[in-house]
Amino acid sequence: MEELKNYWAQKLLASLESYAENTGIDDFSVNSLQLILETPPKPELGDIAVPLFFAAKIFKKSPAVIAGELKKYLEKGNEKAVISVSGPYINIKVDITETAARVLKKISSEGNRFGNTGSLKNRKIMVEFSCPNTNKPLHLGHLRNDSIGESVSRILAANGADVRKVNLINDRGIHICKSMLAYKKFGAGTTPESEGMKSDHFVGKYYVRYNEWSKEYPEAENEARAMLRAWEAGDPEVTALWQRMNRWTIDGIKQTYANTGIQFDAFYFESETYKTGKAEIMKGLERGVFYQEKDGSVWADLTEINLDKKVLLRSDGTSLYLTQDIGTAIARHNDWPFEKLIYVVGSEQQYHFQVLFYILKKLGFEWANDLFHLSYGMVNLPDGKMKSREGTVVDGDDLFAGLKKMAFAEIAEKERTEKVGDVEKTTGAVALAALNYYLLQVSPGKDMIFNPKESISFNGNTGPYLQYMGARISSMLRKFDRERASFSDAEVDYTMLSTDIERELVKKCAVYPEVVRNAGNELNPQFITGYLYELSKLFSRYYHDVQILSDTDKNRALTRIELVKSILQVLKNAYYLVGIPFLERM
RNA sequence: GCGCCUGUAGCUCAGCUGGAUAGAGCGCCGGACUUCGAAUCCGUAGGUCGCAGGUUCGAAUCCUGCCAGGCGUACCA
Repeated sequence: MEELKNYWAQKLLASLESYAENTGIDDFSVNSLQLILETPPKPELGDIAVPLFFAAKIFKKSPAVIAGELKKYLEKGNEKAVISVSGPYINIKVDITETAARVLKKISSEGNRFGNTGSLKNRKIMVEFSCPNTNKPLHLGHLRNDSIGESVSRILAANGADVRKVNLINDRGIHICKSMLAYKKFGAGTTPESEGMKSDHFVGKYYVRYNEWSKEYPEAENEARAMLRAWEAGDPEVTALWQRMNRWTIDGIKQTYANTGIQFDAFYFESETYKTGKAEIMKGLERGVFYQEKDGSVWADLTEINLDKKVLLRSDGTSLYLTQDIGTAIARHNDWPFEKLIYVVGSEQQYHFQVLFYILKKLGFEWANDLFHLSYGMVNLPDGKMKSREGTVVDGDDLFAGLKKMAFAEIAEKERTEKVGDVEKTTGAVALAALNYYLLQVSPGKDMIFNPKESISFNGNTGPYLQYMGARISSMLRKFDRERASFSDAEVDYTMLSTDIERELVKKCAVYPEVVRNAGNELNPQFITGYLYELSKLFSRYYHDVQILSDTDKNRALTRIELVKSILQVLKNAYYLVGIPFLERM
C-alpha cells in the first residue's frame, strides 16, 4: 500500500510539473511534505486521495479548479486507474488486480514474517516490565503491565529490533519486611503446602495481616524497619526467612506468567542491584553531585530543574527505591549496552522516572538520554476503584480463573465441548484473548475500566470475537481440503477479485506492515488491536455474504480461497503481537 | 499550592504528524439461519467533540484561559 502511494506521489509530481509549465508558472517547486496522499473517507471514492489545498497559492486558483485541470495530466499514461475529482480532492482508484496478485503472493511466501519491517533493524532495545514485589501476588494492574510489556516487545521485534525483555524483582525493602514480620509473628510454621494455597497468595495473606496488625500496634513500623536494617546487615535468620518467602512468591508468580503467556530474557533482583546503587551514590557524594545532611542522609538537589530535593539514602544508611533503580540501570547497561531502555511502569511513577533519569545524567552516564518511561494508566473495575489498602484489589489469578469459567459456560451452552477437543486448553486460550485484547484496546496512557463480562463476550469488539474469525476461516479451509479433488483443474486468477469488499480486504492486508511499523514507533499495541478488529469485521461480512466454496466458477472459488488464506495469515501474525492465541476450533 | 495526565453518543473506547457529512462496540429498537460454524451479519435512533477565546482557507486535533476528574508532590514502592 505504501509503495502504491509512493508510486502515485511520483506520478503526481510529474503531472504538477507539466501543469505548471503549461500554465506559465516559472518558480514551481513542490516538496514531498506538501504533497500528502491520504485515504478517502469512503471506499467508493477511491483508494488514494490527494488534497490540493497547498497548490492554491502556487497556481493562484482554487483547489477545486486545480483538481479539475490536473486530472487530465494525471490520466495520461495511467489508463488502468480511475481518476476522479471531488471538490478540492483528486481521488485515485487503482487497478486492484495487480495489487492483489502482489500482496497475496507476498503473504503466502513470507508466512508468519509478513508484516515484519526493518524500521528498527538491529536496534538493541531493552524492555522492562512486570516488576512484581515479593510480598503479594499479581493484581489486575500487573496484568495490564504484562500485556503492554509483552506486546510492545513483540511489536518492536517485528520491526527488526533486537529486544531483551527484563523483569526486575522487587525483593527487598520495607514492604517485603512487613510480610516477613507478620509471617514470623502469626505464621506458626505453616507453609503454602500445609495450607493448600498457591504460594504467592500464601505470602500475600501475611502482607494483609501486617496492615491489619499495624493499625492496632503502632510499634509495628519500627519493628519492620529494624528488620530491614538486619536484612541489609546480612543477619542469617532474617536472610533465611527472606529467601524462603521470596521463593514462595516468585514460584507462584511464575505460574501466573506461564498461564498468561508472559516470558522474560533476564531477571534482575533488587536485592543484588541495590548495592551498586549505594556505591554509585557514595561516588557521586564524593564528587559533589549529591550532598549529605547532618543526620547522615544523602540527597540530590533537583531544584535546578524545578523539581524537589530527593533522598537517596536514609539516615540509617539503608537504601530506597530510587537508590536501587540507579544501581539496576547501571548494571543493565553494563550487561547489555542497550540503545534504548523502555520502562513499562504505571503513570503514578512519572515523577520518579524524571528524577531517576536526571540523576543518572548528573552522574555522567550519557546513555541516560536513551531511557524512556512508557507509562500506563490505572485499571479499575466497573463497580469501583481498586485500592490495596481497602482490600478491593482484583487478584490476577482470580480474574483469569473467572474468565475461564465464563468461557467454559459459553462453550458448554453452545454444546461444543466435544468439538473443541481440549476444553481446558481452549477455555484458557479464550480467556487470554479476552484479557489481552481488552487491555490492549485502550491506549496505554489512559486510565481504563476493565469489564470482565464484556471482555469475554463472544460478540462485539472483543478478543474472542477475533479468535472466532480465525476459527471460522480454519473451518472453511478444512472443508476446502476435503473437497480439494473438485478443484484439480482450477487456476488462480486475480482478476476474479473484483467486488468492493474483496478490494477492501486486499487493501487491508496490504496495509498491515505499515500498521506494525506505526505501532512500533508509537509503542502502542492499540494500533494492532484496532487493525485486527477492522480486518475481522470486513472478513465476517465477506464470508456471510459470499458463498465461496460452492461457487460454480471453480477458478473464482480457488482465487477467493487464496484471499481467505492470506487473511488468516495476517490475522495470526497480528494475534501474536497482542497475545491472542490462535484456535483452529473454539 | 505546584507538576503531569485525562475530558468525544446512556456506558466502554477509536479518531495517525490539523483536512471531505466525527467513528466503533455494548445497550435500545427492527430485520436475516434448508447455506463454509447465527459465538454471526444487516439496518434505525443517539454527539453544542468539558466551556470560552485564539491561530488557520480549514481545528476533536495546535496555542491560551477557565471548569471537572485522576495521579504525583514520603527517610513507601
